[in-house]
Amino acid sequence: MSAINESLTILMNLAKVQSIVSRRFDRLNMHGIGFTDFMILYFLNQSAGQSMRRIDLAEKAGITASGITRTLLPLEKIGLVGRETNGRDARVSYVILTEAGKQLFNNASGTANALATEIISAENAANNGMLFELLTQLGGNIN
Amino acid sequence: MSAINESLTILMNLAKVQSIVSRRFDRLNMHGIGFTDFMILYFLNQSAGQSMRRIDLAEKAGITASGITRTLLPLEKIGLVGRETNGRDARVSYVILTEAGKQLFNNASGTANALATEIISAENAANNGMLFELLTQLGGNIN
DNA sequence: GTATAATCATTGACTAATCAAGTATATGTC
DNA sequence: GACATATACTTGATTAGTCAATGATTATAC
Repeated sequence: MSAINESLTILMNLAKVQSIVSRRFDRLNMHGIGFTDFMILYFLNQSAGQSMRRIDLAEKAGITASGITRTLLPLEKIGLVGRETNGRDARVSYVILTEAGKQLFNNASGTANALATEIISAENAANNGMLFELLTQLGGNIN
Repeated sequence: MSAINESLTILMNLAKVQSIVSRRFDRLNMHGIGFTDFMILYFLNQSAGQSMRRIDLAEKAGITASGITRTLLPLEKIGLVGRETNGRDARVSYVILTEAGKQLFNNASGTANALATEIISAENAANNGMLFELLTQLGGNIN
């Protein structure tokens, strides 16, 4: 009884680490946006035409369809992202990265990189490569 | 510009994976409790005397002091944990695992183990060991 | 021993998400 | 071409936490 296997221990550690990390990021109050917001700007910036379907953004960030609606609302309000419809499919609405959003992302990424490096010490670069691989395996490639 | 380093990529992947994993666990509606609740019962069960200070529980789970207050409230209400004061230090209040809490934990751990194993395929046990090590390094030992 | 600082826990106000249900549109089947 | 099913997105109600402030107690410094 109460025999917790290694997989479950890993997932509990994952939960703990993520909780600590996201709190540290949100505490930065990185240019007024949170970590999830930052990820969204990142995905948009990476994408062709700086534009993605809302559902694809949600999938990439690991949140739900309703989650993306709720998350984008304030970003739209402050003008970091815009909205565009699809002529072929009226169900779809694209999210586009505005110039302001792009600029904020470029500024914020410096701060974010620095904190990430502080958290994941660069000492053990080999291990980091492995960690990256494993998380990618679990979550699908994020790039 | 927009040069995201490996550390930050790792943290974004971490966020995504954790989001997906916790949603899967919560969706189980594991005997009426969520994943954080499960972790708390686990820590209590592990501890000497099935009893811990609230602040230590919070630290171990990676949440804040107010978070533990809020999380424990419903668990107390349904009788999975109880409360005890410390004669020597009136600031402290201990959380104790009740018999009901112990029983529920024992039942839930089967379900949780199974899902964890499903998520983290046992195929690559060596990698899992590494992942465990790395997360432990990042979050402090969870055992 | 008194003042100051630190620790433990809680509360009010808030945010970031969830799910379940609903709306609108598109696609496949017959 | 009508009907059933699937997809994209939004909304209402709810939950799980956060932070900042506060209360209560204990420890430290002088």
